[in-house]
Amino acid sequence: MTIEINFNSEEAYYMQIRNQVISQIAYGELKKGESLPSVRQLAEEIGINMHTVNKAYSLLRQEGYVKIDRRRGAMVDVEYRQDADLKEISDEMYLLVAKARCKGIDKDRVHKMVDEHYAKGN
Amino acid sequence: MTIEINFNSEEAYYMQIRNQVISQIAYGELKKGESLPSVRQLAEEIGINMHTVNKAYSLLRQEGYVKIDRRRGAMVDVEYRQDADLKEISDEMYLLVAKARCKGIDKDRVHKMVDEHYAKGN
DNA sequence: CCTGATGTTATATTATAGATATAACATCAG
DNA sequence: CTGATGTTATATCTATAATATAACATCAGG
Repeated sequence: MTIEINFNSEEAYYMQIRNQVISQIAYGELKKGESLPSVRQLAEEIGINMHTVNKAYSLLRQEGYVKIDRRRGAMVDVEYRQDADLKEISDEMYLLVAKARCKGIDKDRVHKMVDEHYAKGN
Repeated sequence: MTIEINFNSEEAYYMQIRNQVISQIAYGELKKGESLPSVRQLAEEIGINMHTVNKAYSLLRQEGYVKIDRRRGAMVDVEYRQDADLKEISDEMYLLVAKARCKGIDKDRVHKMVDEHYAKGN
């Protein structure tokens, strides 16, 4: 697994890790059942603190993307929560569509964006 | 204009204000050319500090949603930056689609979400 | 020419979150 | 027993969010 931290970004390191893991699961670079590096391993590899990686992994578990075993570490195991997941994504989409509407981006253009992202990988 | 702050939310006050203004512009509750309350007015109305409101307004200006006149205050005036706006929204959509794909939400379901949000107001 | 309301700037303080640094602990495969 | 795992606990440092005062430049309107 490859994680790259942008140290100049305003986005928190643990969020960058979390987002990249989600992206890699979605686009097939991380497969179901596959193990993530240990918190210590990944921390050293990217040159940050263990606790920061741990925070990312804990969040991923809490959000239902991985399962964590006390000694085998974290592995990809997406938990489906149809109602909660749909609501969360719809809520985020609400603001995104609001921005688009303000900026004069029409529905078809947004559909095209969605299609492009669905066309990738996997 | 009505702004409601959720004081228990983890989301910063100034971001709540910014998001609600964007939403209201998008869905027609705030019309082009319409004035926002002064920073002092709105701050007192919702019971927070002037500087917090000012931060929200400044961000909205920086992002191209309002124009600020030194003494008439802020008014809705959306600036279109086709390239930058499209890229920003597409980037956000990327992660949103990644989440959806992980959670088994298919493309049609996402399209439906978009349509629902486009169907509202205005 | 004043008055008052506007956004703006400056400084200081407090609280919280992000990140780091050590250290120790429980677990259990090998 | 050993070693690697995630976990928990402190402590420290920095940056951000929010508040609190105060002052400033601007200028419409009386």
